[in-house]
Parts: sequence; C-alpha cells; structure tokens
Amino acid sequence: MSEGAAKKEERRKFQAIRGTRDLLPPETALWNHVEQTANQVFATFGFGAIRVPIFEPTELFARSIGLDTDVVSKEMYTFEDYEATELVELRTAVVTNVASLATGEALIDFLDRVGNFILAAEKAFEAGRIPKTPENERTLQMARELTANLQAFGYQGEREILPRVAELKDAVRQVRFGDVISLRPEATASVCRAYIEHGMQQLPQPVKLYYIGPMFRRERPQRGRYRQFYQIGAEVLGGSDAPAIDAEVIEMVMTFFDRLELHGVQLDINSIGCRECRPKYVELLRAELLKVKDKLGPDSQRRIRTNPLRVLDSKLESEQGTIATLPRITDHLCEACATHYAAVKRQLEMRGVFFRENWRLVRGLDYYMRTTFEITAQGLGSQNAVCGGGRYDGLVELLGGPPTKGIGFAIGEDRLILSLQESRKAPAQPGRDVYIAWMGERAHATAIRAAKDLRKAGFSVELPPVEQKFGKALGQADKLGAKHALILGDNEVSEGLWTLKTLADGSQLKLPEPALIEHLRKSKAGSS
RNA sequence: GUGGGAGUAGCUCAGCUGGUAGAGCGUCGGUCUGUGGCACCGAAUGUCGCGGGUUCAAUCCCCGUCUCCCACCCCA
Repeated sequence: MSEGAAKKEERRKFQAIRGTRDLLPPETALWNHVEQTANQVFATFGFGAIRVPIFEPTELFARSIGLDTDVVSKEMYTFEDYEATELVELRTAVVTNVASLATGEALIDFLDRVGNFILAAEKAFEAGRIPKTPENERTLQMARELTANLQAFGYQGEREILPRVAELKDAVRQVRFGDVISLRPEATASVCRAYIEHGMQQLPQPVKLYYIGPMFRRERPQRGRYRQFYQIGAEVLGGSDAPAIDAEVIEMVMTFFDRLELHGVQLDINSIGCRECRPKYVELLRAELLKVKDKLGPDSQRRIRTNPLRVLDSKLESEQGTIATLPRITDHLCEACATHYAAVKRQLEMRGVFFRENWRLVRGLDYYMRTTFEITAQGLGSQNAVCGGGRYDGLVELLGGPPTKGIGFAIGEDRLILSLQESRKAPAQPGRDVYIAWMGERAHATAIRAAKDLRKAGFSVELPPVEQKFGKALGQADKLGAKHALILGDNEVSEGLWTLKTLADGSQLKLPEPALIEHLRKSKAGSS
C-alpha cells in the first residue's frame, strides 16, 4: 500500500458516525445566537436552566414514553453498564459457537466453561459487582439447574444434547452484568425524575425549568433529522393545571420564535382529553374507522388496531375525504376537559397568540393529555414540525413522585436552525477587530503587549506567530476580515507612535500607545 | 425497517455507454524585504466512496457494501 493510500485508509476509518455531524464556524455563530436568545427569553418568563444527564436507566424512558412507542421499542441507544469485565470473557467462552459437540469430551469441555462462568458470576453477585436483582438470582439458579441436568443426562449423541446446550447458553446470556442504561431520546422524563429526586415539590410551585442539549434516537437520517440531535425544551411542573399556564408556555415559545424572526410560523393546538374521556373517544373512533376500513390504505388499516389516533395524521391524499367525516375528539371531551380547552383558547387570545385549531393533531408519546400543540415553520420539507408539546399531568406520579401537574414543549433545534437559514443570509465570518502586523524582534515584544491590552479591553485580536512582510500581513488581515491593522515596525517602536490602518478605506493614522484603545472604542461605537 | 436518487481535489462540479482525470473557487509560495483587496506566474492536494466481477483495458458496464440526500414508517 502506498503512503497516500494508507493516509486515505486512516481518514476513512474516522468519519462522523451515521446520523451525527460536526457543527462548524461560521454556522455555530447562529447556534450560539439561538441558544442565547432562548436563555434570555426564557429567563424573562422566570424559567431556570436545568442540566440533566445524557444517559439514564432505560426503565425511566420506557415507563414515561411508553413501551409500545417506536422511540422506546427500537430507537434508543441502549447498553449494559458493568464493571465485572472478567465475566464478559467467561461468558463469551460459553456462548460462542464451538466447532462441534460431536464427542463426550467436547461436552465435558463445554460444561467446564459453564462451571467457570457460574462460579465467577456467583462470586460477583455476592460481592454486589453485578446487580443483586431477583431476576439475576433466578437466572443464575436456572443456569445451575440446567448444568446439573445436563451432567446427569450425560453424552447421548449430538442431536440429543444440542437443545439442552442451547437452553443453557440462553440462561448464561441472560445474566445481567450491570444496569441497563440508554442515551436520552428526549429530556422530559429526566426533568421529572430530577423534580422528584430533589424534592422540588418543596419549592414554590410551579417549578419552571428549561434545557438545551443533545438527544439520541437511532432513526434513519433525513433532512432535519439526525441520530444525535438538539432540543431546546421547557417544563412547568407542580402547582395547578390552570389554562393560563398552558397559554403562557405557548406564548413563551412564540415569543422566542418571534425574537429569532423565524418565518412562516404556524401554531396548531388541540385537546386530546384525559384518562376519562380519551379512551371512550378512541373506541368510538376505532368503531367508525372499521366501518370505512376499505377506503383506507394498508398503513392506516394497521393503525386502526395499534393506534387509531394516528390515522388522523395520515398525509395520504386518497384518505383525506374519509378522515374528514370521522368523529372529532373536541366533540367528545368530558366536561372538565372541554372547559379547560375553551379557557386555554381564551387565554391565548388575551395574549395575542394566533393559533389554528387542529382536531387531527395527536401526540405520539403516551404521557400527553389535554392540551397539545405543534408549531411548524418554513423550509423544512416533510419534517416541518419545529416544536411539539403538551400537558402531561400524570407523568411525575407515574415515575414514583407525588401527583403533579405538568406541561412542556421541545423544540427541534436542528430544524429551527435549518428554517432560519432558509430566510437569513449566511452569518458573516466573525472578523477580528485588529490584526497586528509586526516586524522585527523588538516589535514582536511590543505586539505581544499590545495584543494583551487590546484583548483585555474586549477587542478580538489576531497576533501572527511568526514575522511576516507587511504586504503579506495586510493580505492576511484582509482575508480574516479584520477592521484594523496595527502596524508595528522599527519606526513605531523607536518613535513611540503606533500606526493604525483602517482596512475598509485604507486610511492610516499615528497614535501614541495610550490613545489606541480609546480610539478603537470610538471607532467601534461609531460603526455599529 | 421500506422505496428512490447520488458519491470524481478542501468546496462546487465537468469528464463522449470503456483507453488509468480536468476546470473554477479556496489554500500555500513567488512577482512584492514598510502597506491589503487586483493582476500575473507557480505548487500541493485524487488508489474517481469501498470490495468484487466482466474486459487486453473500468471513473464509466454488472453485483455487493458503506455514506449522504429525498420520501415512507415514526417522531421534535
């Protein structure tokens, strides 16, 4: 292999893995702007920042999001977190396919390895190095029994022992070495967990929190959809379920989008009822759907059984007419939900928030109830939702906390950025205020001092590490988008007068060192 | 997980259904050892995504695979 090929090979090995990506300047300037705006706007609504872990026990997400959702059943990055590394090797020795079990010796050898594993696992179990759960105890017990049976059975030919060996391998495979944990696919569950864990019900209610950070779902990448993606979200926990809270949360997102000058923003709202009225509606919907089953495509037909609400989401042109005739949940809300929904709408109007009622807006995650909303924006293709949210009053209790009201939303930051980029010219290259063109060793010392002082005063300064000819230096200054070049050569150092050049018009003046910063301040104030 | 499209220099792309690659931009150097943008000259960077097949010969044709894009599923 040639040197070039080897280099290429190296590079090929390290690509950002599927569905992940690097965010680079100048684009990151926009990300910073978005996040700073979120910090500012959310603070004006009294929200405090929370940072929760990137991973949590898988169980937390399974419980909150719902076992049957795709997110939990197949889209999480899940792994076992263990310290008993020596067990892995011993387990591998058992579980790997052996060449054959054609002889009694092979069986004895296999049982030997199983014995080694069980012994080590028992020790680790007693020492608490693998989880002391009833499941693990049972699994180990089963492995012991199966081993004893197999020993008693003896070698009676390959075909006879293979099923028993497979069974034993399964038992060995099921021993848990550590906690099963997952990278967070969203943050609401974690925020609720933190609320409970830190006894936040003791704080003045409601508690208002927001977060910004990466989430992980193992999906097929697409426009605005990545395996590591970023969400900006907020949750209001505790206190009452006053409609004004729903409205304020929505008002806050809309204010945020407004501040960012996001184009084509459309807010859709709906109420999906509560534990009382939603199940009744779902049954009614299912019954009606069965009547018109023939007019629906295969996907929708499947959903009649699995998740009838999802049929309402269908984008198929051919199904739209049929869907329009279906019963609407807003006509089947219980008294309390209907009152709540009406009040939320009134509250939104009072706040001057424009919305569209969308009876077909449903939520995919189990924990939502009553108010749901979704915001779409321009330039996002088929993935046009930029924010989704709703009320989830039962969630904290479901996770072992006190009965607690809750409402929140999550913004897909990747999509938000995408949409902003559609309507916004590319962010300008972050230029420097001053490029220091120095020449000669004496000037170098002066240049270093100048850079330090300028930076201390808050100017962005580029100080070339090696001597350059002035022509070269000014060329660099220009390419970097510097506003000024500070020229320091023998003349300047000996005269004590520094040369400051304004790149835009080529004007140039001489200044004594102490006057420099003041001059730059004035010039900056004047230009911006 | 399913279907469609695409992968050629750092970027944007050209390359005649087969004869082992080019342009523009960018980068670096020079013309130019106290003055940038311009101009001119020069240089570096490619196993033409990867692997296999057909062929005397493959960037081009066939198969597989990976990645990206678009749509579906699902979801923010």
